[in-house]
Amino acid sequence: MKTNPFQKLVYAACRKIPKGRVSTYQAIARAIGKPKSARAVGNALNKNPFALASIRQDVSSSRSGPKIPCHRVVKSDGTIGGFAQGSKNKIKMLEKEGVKIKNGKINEFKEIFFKFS
DNA sequence: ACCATGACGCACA
DNA sequence: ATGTGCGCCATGG
Repeated sequence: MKTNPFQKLVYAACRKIPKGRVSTYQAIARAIGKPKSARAVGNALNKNPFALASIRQDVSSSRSGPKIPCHRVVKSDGTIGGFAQGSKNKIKMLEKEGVKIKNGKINEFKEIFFKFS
């Protein structure tokens, strides 16, 4: 699938989220200059779950390992949100990175929240 | 161009 | 705190 400009922006933003931290769909929406498109952002991520092969085409020139940590993107209220591979798996991956989750909510959400300034 | 969908967000009750 | 409704926006048919 050809990555359209919108997706490129979304993925670019995603890549900046450090391990062990999280961000939100809305934050990304703002970061790419479309504050109201939070929903569309999720849509974009869903389309290319890990987008390994597809994205590779676009970033192959700059990155050797084009990982898009889309599992670090959660809802604004600190809940997990959806995930193409199952939100269950999403939680697992996050915990694996050190993110604590309690009853579907991120612990210390404000603290580990990554802002795109 | 119109309609339906969906990894969202916010206001309200 | 919990559930419902409605608005938003990028896709795809």
